Parts: sequence; structure tokens; C-alpha cells
Amino acid sequence: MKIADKHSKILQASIKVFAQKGFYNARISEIAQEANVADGTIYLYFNNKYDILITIFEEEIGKIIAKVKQELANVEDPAEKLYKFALIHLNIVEENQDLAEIIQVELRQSSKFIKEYRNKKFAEYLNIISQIVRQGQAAGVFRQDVMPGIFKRAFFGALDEMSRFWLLSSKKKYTVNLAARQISDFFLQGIARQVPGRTSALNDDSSVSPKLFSDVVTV
Amino acid sequence: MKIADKHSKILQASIKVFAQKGFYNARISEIAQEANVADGTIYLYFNNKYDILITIFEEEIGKIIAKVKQELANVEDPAEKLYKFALIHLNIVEENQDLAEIIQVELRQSSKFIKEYRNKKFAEYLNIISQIVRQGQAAGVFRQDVMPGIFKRAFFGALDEMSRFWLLSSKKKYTVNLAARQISDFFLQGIARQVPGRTSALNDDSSVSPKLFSDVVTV
DNA sequence: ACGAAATTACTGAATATGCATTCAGTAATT
DNA sequence: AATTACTGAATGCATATTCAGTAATTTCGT
Repeated sequence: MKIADKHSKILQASIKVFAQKGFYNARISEIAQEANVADGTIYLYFNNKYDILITIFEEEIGKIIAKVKQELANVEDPAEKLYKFALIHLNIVEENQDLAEIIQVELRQSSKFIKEYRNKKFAEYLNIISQIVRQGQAAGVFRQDVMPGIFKRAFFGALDEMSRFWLLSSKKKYTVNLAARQISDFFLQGIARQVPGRTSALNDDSSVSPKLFSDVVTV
Repeated sequence: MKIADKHSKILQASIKVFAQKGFYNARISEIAQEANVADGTIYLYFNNKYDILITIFEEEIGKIIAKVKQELANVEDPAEKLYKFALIHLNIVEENQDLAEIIQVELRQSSKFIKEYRNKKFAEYLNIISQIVRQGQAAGVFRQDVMPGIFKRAFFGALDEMSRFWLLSSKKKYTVNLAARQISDFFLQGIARQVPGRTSALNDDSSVSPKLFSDVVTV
């Protein structure tokens, strides 16, 4: 058996066990058992338990970002790009549930080091979204008063919460397609009923959005 | 010193320490020190370390839900209600950062028991949002094809991600007001530029939303 | 009003346990 | 024969929890 085999066997086992039990409640002996190796063998491939978690993150997150970027490359229309992003994201989560669980839950409450590391990679991911927004604004199809820095978080957060819900409730009420469609549509169209002859129902009521976006602090 | 005093002193200390170090890296001795009691005293008020976490959740989450409901009670317009929800939510997070950190991070990866318990309370919170949507649909001001079950998660997720960002980066780029305004506006109006005479830019391009929301699986 | 006895509250060093990590020994490969 | 890969029982440490002892508070008889 080649080295690469055990390395990845242990990693895969770890992803499974960490996702199931959580990092702190996962036992090295469980991972060893799951990977069909001795406890000690794990330490030939990883420095310690924490190192396994970091490696999972390092080796897997890059793949995801690359995949999303690649799949979006040949989509032109900003609105469709946003929808595609949602669709791809949700599909990845669905196909990598254990990994998604770890990234969503375990990596959040880790050491300062891994947290910062996570955030760096994460920022890269979020910036895919803000780039789409800027592109849409430049093309004149998205509103100019939208702040990409807020939008990217709102949009990602919506997807993230939706997928968290999936991870919890195994039996899904909605398809990935429907969720991606609705969520991207919320953000593109809004939920306010479009009254013919007016741009939106909201504009009816000046008390609701008195001076929209006038309270910026910093850029 | 009254009993109630120590109970809440220990709880407050725990919130602080858990938020700072994470549940698993928090030491009982640290909490004791922070609360100015002996290690053993903690066990006169709580069964074990985990019990403290559960109690934090039990005693604090109810207050929050009650506060939000109460503050929304006298708002009528659904659109404004949505904005108010965002504003109140973000303000609560801002004013209870340690607690927010714990609810967001620590309670996620806990035992099955606490997870389920969290989800129950959490569902109650989310349903405030879907109620607003249904109210708006009944009043004819929100689109009928919006699914409240998806919307509530998307909307909450957007707020949650925004506040997570705040918890991480101490120096804030945006005010709570601005974020609440933008996020509720994304969802109400969308970001697609409103072209006069048309209901939205999206309707321009039939390829983007071919058969919107036609792939429902279950209700 | 006072002190003694009883009750209740608190302390923190000692205990016990659980588990990550090590390493002397064995097996497989070159 | 030498090198490399693996094993899993033994080690050692960290820390949640306990509990014998001390302090504070309350009760109650004179």
C-alpha cells in the first residue's frame, strides 16, 4: 500500500468521524479503527489531532473554490451567475455533507490560528460573490446603491443557513434546484409584489425606506 | 450573598469564558476565578460543565425571542416589520456579543440533545420571519410564489452571517442600521436594477428564470 | 439580647479518569 | 541484511469532579 493511500484513508476516516462526533469528542482510536490502521500509524502521517483538522481544511477547501470558479467561468449574465453560484454551492454541500459539517461547525470554534486561516480562504470564496455584483453594477443591470461587501455576506449566509438546515434534517422538503432558484430570486427580484406601472410595492410607502443607504460609516 | 447572586455570577462568568475560549477549551477553574468563587462552588449550582452551557441557553434565548416579538408587536406593515426584525436582531447581537458567539458557535457542535433543543427554540425564532411573510402575502404586498420555509432561512442566514462578520472583526465597516437596511432591502426589492416601464431587469431575459418555482417536491 | 447548637454555604487540595501521544518491538519491503 | 512501515500497549498529563474540612448564617433556649 502506497503512502498516499494511508494518508488519504486517515483523512477520509477523520472527516467522517469529526463530522459525526465533533472534533473534541472524536477519538483518535475511532479514526484509526475507521481507517483500519493502528492508533500509532496516524502519528506517522500527522503531527497531532489538530493537524488532521487543518489538513482536511487545507486539502479540501481549495478544491471547492477552484471548482466553483471553473464552473462559473463560462457564465456571462450576472443574474444567471448568481443563480449558478447558489446552485453549485448547494450541490457541493449536498455531495460532501461530512466535509460541509466540519467546515460549518468544527472550524468555527477552533484556535485563533485556524480561525484566521479559515477566514482567509473564506474571504476568497465570498469575493467570488462580490465580483459578480460589481460586474452586474458595471453592466448596469444591478443597482448602484448595493454594497458588495454586505451583499456577499447576506447572499452566502442565506445559502449557508439553507444548507445547515439540510445537514440537520435528512429528509429534505425542497430540492437543491428549488432552493437555489428561490434564494437567488429573493436577492435579484425581492419578494415585494411588483405592481404594474410601478417599480415596486415598496416605493408606495415612503415611510418604509426614508433615506435609503444614507448612513454609511466607512467604505 | 443571596443564592441567585452566585448562580448568575457563575453564569455570566461562563458566558465570558466560553465565548473567549470555546466550550472545550474553557477550564472550570477559569470560570471559578472569573466568578470569584472556588472551583467546587460551581458544582453546588450546576451539575457539571455541560449543564452550565445548557442553562446559558435556556435562560437567555427565551429572553431574546420575547424581546423581538414584543418589539415587533406594534409594527403593522410587513415590509417594515421585516426591516425591524433585521434591526432588532443585529442590535441584540451587538449588545450581547459573548452570548451571540456561544449560540452561534458553541451550541452548534454539541451533543445531540442540546442540538435538538437549540433547534426547537431556533425554529420558534425563525417562524417569526415566516409569519411576517405569510402576513404580507395575505395582504397582497408580497409575492405569492415565495416559500416562507425557504425565505425564513435565507433571511435569517443573511443576518447571521453579517453578525458573525461583526463578531470576528472588531472594527466595523458598517453600522447596524445600514446593514439592516440593506439586507431587508435586498430581500424586499432585490438588487436587479428597476428599469422604468418594466417590472424588473430580470424579466428581460427569459433564459434566466425559465419556469420559476416549478420544481417543488413537497409542501 | 446573647451564646450555643444546628444548618447551610463555601473551599480547594486530592482523586480518578480519559485519552493523545510515544516508542520498543514486529512485520513488510527493498 | 538493511531499511522502511506499522503496531498497540504503556505513559503521562490535563482537568472535571469530589469531599473532608472550614466558615457563615440561622435557629432557639434562657
